[in-house]
Amino acid sequence: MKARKIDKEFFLRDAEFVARELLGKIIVRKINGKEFRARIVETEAYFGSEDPASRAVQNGDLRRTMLMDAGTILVYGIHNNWLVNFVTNKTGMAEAVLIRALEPMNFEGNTKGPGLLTKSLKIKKDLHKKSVCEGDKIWVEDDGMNLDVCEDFRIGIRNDLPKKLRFYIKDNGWVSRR
DNA sequence: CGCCAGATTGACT
DNA sequence: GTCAATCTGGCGG
Repeated sequence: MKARKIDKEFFLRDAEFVARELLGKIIVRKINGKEFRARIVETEAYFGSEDPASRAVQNGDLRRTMLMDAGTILVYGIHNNWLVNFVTNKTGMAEAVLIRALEPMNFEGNTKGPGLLTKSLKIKKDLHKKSVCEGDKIWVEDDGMNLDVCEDFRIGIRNDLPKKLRFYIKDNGWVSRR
């Protein structure tokens, strides 16, 4: 199956669904004309005001970004690391999916962790509020790969919801454990 | 304004 | 095991 670019429709569903569906998809990051591809192996879903771990409970730029259109890239700086999220669901829903780990396909790099993959793919604040459905700096492809999905509680959250919102690919060595 | 916490990581005791 | 690095936003003075 030929890989095709994922459009905005894909991100228009709720965060939990998108987080699960993103597993096995491919992130493409273009730097100086070169395309770096990596398969998504671990994600987490974040909701709006009812999710105490979400940055949407705050009232600043991060919340405003989560309220933007599906497919908007949210780059969140924490503890000297940049974390990437993709905004999901309808405009104004404040939902997002965190990308936690990737498996490099055509390059060498450590992408085993949310702060590491941004470093490897040079994802920084300049991609903040850009869209993953428009532009040629970064996008997501689907090549039809279907893999076993596992679920668990989110990592590093103090006040987690009583719901398993972390998704990862079974038996994949690039998944960040703990 | 200062201080604290957090969806992290790496270096060091 | 502990600690600190950088950014954003909440809260107290």
